[in-house]
Amino acid sequence: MTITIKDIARQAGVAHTTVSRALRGSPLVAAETSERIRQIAAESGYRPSAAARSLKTNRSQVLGVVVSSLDDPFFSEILQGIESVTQEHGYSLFAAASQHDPQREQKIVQAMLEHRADGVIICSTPFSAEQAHHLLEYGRPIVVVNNQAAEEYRYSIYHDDVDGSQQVTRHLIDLGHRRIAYLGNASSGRTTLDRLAGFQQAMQSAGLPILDGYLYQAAGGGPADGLAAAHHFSGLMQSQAADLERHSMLQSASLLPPTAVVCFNDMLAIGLLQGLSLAGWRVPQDISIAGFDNIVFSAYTQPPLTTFDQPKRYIGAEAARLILELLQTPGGDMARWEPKIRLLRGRLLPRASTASPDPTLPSPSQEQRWRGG
Amino acid sequence: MTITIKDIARQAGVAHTTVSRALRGSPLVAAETSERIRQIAAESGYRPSAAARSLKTNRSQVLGVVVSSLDDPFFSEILQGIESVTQEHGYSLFAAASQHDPQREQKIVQAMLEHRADGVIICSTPFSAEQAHHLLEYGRPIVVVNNQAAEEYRYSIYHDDVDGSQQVTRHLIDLGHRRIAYLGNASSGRTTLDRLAGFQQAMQSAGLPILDGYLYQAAGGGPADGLAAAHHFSGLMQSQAADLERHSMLQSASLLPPTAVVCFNDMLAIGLLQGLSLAGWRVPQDISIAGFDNIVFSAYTQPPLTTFDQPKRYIGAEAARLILELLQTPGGDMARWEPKIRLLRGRLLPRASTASPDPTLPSPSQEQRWRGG
DNA sequence: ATGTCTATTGCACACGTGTGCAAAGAAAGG
DNA sequence: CCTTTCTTTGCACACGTGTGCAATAGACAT
Repeated sequence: MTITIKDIARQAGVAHTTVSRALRGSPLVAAETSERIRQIAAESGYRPSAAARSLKTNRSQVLGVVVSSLDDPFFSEILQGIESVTQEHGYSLFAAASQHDPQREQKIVQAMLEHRADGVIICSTPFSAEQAHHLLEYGRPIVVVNNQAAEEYRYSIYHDDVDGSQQVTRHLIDLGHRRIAYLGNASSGRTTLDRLAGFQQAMQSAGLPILDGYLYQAAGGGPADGLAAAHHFSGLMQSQAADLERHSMLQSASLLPPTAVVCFNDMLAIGLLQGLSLAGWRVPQDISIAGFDNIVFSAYTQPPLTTFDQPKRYIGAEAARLILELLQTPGGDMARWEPKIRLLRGRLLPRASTASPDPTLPSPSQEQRWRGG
Repeated sequence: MTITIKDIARQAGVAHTTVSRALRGSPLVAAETSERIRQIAAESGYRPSAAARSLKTNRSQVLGVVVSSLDDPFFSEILQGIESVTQEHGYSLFAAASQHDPQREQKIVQAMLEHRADGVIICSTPFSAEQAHHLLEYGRPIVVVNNQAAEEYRYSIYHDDVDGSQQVTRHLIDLGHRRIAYLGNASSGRTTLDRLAGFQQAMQSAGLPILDGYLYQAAGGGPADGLAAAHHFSGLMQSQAADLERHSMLQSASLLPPTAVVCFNDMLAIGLLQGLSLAGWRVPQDISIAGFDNIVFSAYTQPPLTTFDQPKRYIGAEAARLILELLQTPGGDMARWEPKIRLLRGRLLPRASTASPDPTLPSPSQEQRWRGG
């Protein structure tokens, strides 16, 4: 049925071992013989069995990628970056989505171990340490991308989210905003913390307080979550606007609506933008909104979204290159390889969703009267 | 190093073949023995070698998926649908992006053949018949999703794009539109043709002409292509508006701007929406825009996009189920299996980007004076 | 001619798993 | 007690490939 090197050997009148050598390009076989064998192999449509080779060489030429969801526009772009590099180097890609489900995670790791993937790239933000341990125990190198616990892994590529989040926040501050809120995503592990930290640090170093209710954590990181969060901010703005009106007669302003919102990512920002627009708020006139990641669609909202351009494809490509490099190093004890952590930085991408706050709104000089968060 | 059934056999005091049987759940082994073996296997963290098993059984438990791009929001959702089903059934997924590049396609097919993927799902719209032939020749069943030449393949899942496109067009006609343009995507094979055909049929059966310049094919199917196409339609509208003004004094209107545009997909529509908005046109007051696919972000544009909801995840899941079903059937001659083509239908999703045309625009009674396309 | 070296090839075995067949033991039936 | 049948286990071999080692033959020097 399927033809093997033995078939070719028979046809060429040599031993199958000579065929094996010829096709692998070994110098141990005469040029003439080699040529003849290659000829026959090509004509017969011979396809070497990866299984047999893998069994013998302990190399599967397969890399695993774990991602939380395959249809996440952020991860899928990273995935594409990984794929383009691995394909170029003759490795195949094993893609699996954990869906934030420990049981699926477990099955994925099991499958990758059984297939003896040469290495695994983990993009899934929350990934159980236990499963990772299983992989390492089996000698499979792991490269982690933007993970919650980059320090726990020896090899990782990650984006400096703290810096990025700071830049975004500072951008708003530079525009003149003083009352800036933050819309987070509770379920993204390390990234959750880093971006929030960046926001808080930028606010603090500018001497700005984070007011009550200005920190809101959505349950997920999709546009629907952003839309839902709009209710929170919208309510906040309305009640505070009402408060403001009431109190303005008393020359006091203990509650004020935010003039800008920094979002955990673009998808949340897009949902929020939609929600606030529906509620009648104008962006950026009434409120500025900034996202993070620069997913493709962030450029096509109305108004286009100010965001932080994370080099997603490049991050994926770097992760792939790193793991390929690890596979080059002459085996030995994996634990003795030196750790390698690569920190990448993106750039701020100011677009039309952020602008200076309306000067007719309460002036910054009143700041000290607001309640701190 | 890595532990095998022989190690377990030694520890259990049996032959490795008994271990093999026990772990595979063969009834040929005593319950007690079986239990003991499973115990040891679990404790020792034994992972069966997929390579060895594949070699022996001719089953790799691997399915291949070819897609044109992994970060396409449409395909990645289908991919997620596929993955969720295959994972549930213990199959692993080999994902690869062809990028419309024949050479990559060739490498992908090569890799999948070498890994002896049990079956392949092709979502990449343009896929070389030659490569497909290689797969079939090797006995690998192929299931095709929304492909250009569904009839050429024995197994396919596809969406009734003709019907969908008709529905979208009719929706606009029902709203009162008479001058409707079409923004296509030249590079999507079968889908390109079907959606255009649906548009044309709906127009024809309503007795409406397709005017000169109203059919525009973009080079690709991304938002950037839609944005670029906006120049075309915007120019069309301006020049025609100018023409209209000139001619209105003569009570004639040989050239009129479209009041609606049907787009090949949501991404083009989103780009077009952006472009026309930038050019100062209001949607849907000045012009209605409809997309196709119902990608996540189509709900978050301003205004939200009227589109056709294609059940992407379901399509992917069905494709996976179909190929798994094929793998169940007792081998034999693949050519004798009966073909199976599954046609799915989505539903129209009217949103705010389409509305009745402005009644102050030229009335439908003037239709017969327009130049036909 | 003999010995040495090199180039080329084949043999034997291994990788980890699964299966047909025989063997051994136990149970059942006479 | 013997024969038959069933249950349980082991042996031998196969899947397709790669590699250490020996074998052969030719080239070259002595």
